[in-house]
Amino acid sequence: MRNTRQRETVLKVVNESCDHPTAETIYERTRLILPSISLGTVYRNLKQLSDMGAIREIIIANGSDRYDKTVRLHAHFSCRECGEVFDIPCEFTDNGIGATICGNEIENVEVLYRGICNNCKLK
Amino acid sequence: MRNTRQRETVLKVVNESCDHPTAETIYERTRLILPSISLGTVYRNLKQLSDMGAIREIIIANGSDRYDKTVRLHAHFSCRECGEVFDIPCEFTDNGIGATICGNEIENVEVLYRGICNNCKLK
DNA sequence: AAATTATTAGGAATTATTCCTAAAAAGTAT
DNA sequence: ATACTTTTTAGGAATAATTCCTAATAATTT
Repeated sequence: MRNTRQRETVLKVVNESCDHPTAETIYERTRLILPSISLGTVYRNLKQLSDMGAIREIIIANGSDRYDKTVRLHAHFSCRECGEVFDIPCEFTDNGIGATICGNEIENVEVLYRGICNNCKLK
Repeated sequence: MRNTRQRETVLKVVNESCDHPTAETIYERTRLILPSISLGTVYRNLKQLSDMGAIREIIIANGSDRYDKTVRLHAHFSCRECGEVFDIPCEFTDNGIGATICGNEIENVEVLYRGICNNCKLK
């Protein structure tokens, strides 16, 4: 894994994002710093950074994957109205990694709540 | 929602599946009974049946969505080696529907374990 | 049975993502 | 630093899963 400007910038962008941006959004934000970066490079680096545990990939469906600077396991809430994704504190995921469930070896736990977020409910 | 042969057959196929088939697999199984059904119809009916709560859609990513006859909330385990999806009993999801978390109204909870399944570990 | 409305088959379109290739950049050895 | 090797990149093509479109058909209501 080499230390390219592109990879550093993608990581920086994710680390400085306070939301859960999609690859496309990360691409836009990265282009502000590195205008010639390509979308393919963003995808490739997001995958590499996820694989090495530097960032976290969140799979939501009904749209694109999201990325999260917070690697520590925690739950997410996805609003079916606005599509926004929020962090949710969750003790459930804190243990279990490395353990076995029904004979299967756990490497990761994803907890996703779906529903209507507070903002959309008030509207 | 009308009572078509296609919708009934898709539902029957899901209900008689003991695995977690993809839309494509459900399409193949349904064609054994209704050879002229189209893939689009299978997708449309799977979505309608999920929306009305007759079946459950499981979002895994790295591939296609899966469908599950078991509507009651439970966790799933997805093997990164063989791609297989297994049911996992889980008390975590049993309550919470209708409740509010950080102001957001929960309609659904998905718990997905990822890792290596027992079969693949032994190989 | 006729009229109305929903659903279908089939294929085109869309979306998100991955793959491909020659050129450029990064790291290593001289 | 310079030459060499390997990795990464930009840009665009390809792929995969799913949704959308339309005229024809089937289901339901009158």
